[in-house]
Amino acid sequence: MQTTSPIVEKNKKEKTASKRKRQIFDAAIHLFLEKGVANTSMRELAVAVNMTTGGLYHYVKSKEEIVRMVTRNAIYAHESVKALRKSLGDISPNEALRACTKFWLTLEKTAQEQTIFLDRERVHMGADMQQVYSESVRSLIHFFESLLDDGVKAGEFEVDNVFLTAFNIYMSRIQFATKWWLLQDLFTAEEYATQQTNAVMKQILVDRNKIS
Amino acid sequence: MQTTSPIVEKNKKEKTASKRKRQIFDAAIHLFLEKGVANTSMRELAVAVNMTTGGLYHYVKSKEEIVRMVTRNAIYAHESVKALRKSLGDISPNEALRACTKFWLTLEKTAQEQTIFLDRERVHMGADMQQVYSESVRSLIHFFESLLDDGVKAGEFEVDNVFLTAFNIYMSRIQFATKWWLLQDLFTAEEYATQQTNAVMKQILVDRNKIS
DNA sequence: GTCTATATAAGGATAGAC
DNA sequence: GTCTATCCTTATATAGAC
Repeated sequence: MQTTSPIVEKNKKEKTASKRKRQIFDAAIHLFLEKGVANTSMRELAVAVNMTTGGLYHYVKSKEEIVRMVTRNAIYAHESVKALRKSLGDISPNEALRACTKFWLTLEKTAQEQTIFLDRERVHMGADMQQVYSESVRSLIHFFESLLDDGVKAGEFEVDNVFLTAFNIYMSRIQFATKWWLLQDLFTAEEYATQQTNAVMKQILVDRNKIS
Repeated sequence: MQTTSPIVEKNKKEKTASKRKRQIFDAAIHLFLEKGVANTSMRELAVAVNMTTGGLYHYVKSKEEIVRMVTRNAIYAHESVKALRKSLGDISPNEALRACTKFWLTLEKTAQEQTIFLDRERVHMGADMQQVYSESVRSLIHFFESLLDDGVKAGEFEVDNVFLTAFNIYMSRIQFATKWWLLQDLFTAEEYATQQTNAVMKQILVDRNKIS
């Protein structure tokens, strides 16, 4: 006769527990996006995951904790762009910038929703999270600046204002996420990314034949 | 002996009443911006104008009414750009686009705050106001499209994607307003407007010598 | 026209049964 | 681990005194 060991038991519970937490997390992002953080109640969130508030509080400490979770997670999108650059290794500044810009502009839908969340709900974050968020934004813009600098040094780019150009690349994505309601009838995410990327490259490339 | 006529009396009251309402309106914009609509209570708003909630409700019917007032007012900023174009009369497409872009990018601070409000608090508007807002945005973008078209026809501009360029002009301002916390140490509003305007013109002008 | 007091509703969070 | 019941706080909005 076989009995399940206590450790396996514990792991099992932890697995379903983290599954539940994940479920709550996903539902929270969805509701926060649709109605805003302040307009989403814990009761609603509980209903969305087929629980009652009492049950919900078994998994999360407070509403604020959820906001923190979502915020932290959203910031990973920023890091993934830098990770891509590293994985690409030794390529030309032209190709590097194009690849990273395109990647940043086509991050999948979940990440897109998180971008909106960050951008819009800054006012509902605690002071500490606002700080973390700001740093993350600055860091990503700085990353694009360095890509631009590389190209300038290599003689491939000609850029009037490096910061502003980097800022605009960063913002192209935010624009798409926050103005989705306006753009969805006109572009797919893919088309938007392609065209904005081209617009950027056209602005800075010394040799315009390299656009393709 | 002179007595004030009833009509003068009435006008006087209406004047102070509308002054009060204006005061409430200004305070509301300020608070909504800083803390978001949902996080701003009528009590707070009352305190901000040195009243109690009871007094406040003498002037406004509901919180929703205030949001509607602010929304409607914010939309005037869009109209003022079109009005400028008309007032300029018969000038070259190049000059017209430059003037309107610059104007749109430098609208004074109050209008700037209202832009943030609209962009961020869309989720707190009623369905009807969301509709009005969307229309107004589309209309302004369309206005920039027509300016671009004029230039293309006149052979002054060369534009790959007219809508996207118009959209980016529109968004340059929203960017500045919503990312003010990021940009304020780097640009004055004036500098930002100048540089973004130049970036746009550089992208589309056939004859680049016409930039400055 | 402004205040105090209060009705009424909703939200976050907890205690304790099962 | 989930539910019911409930506490406490805060919010919108109104009634009526002054």
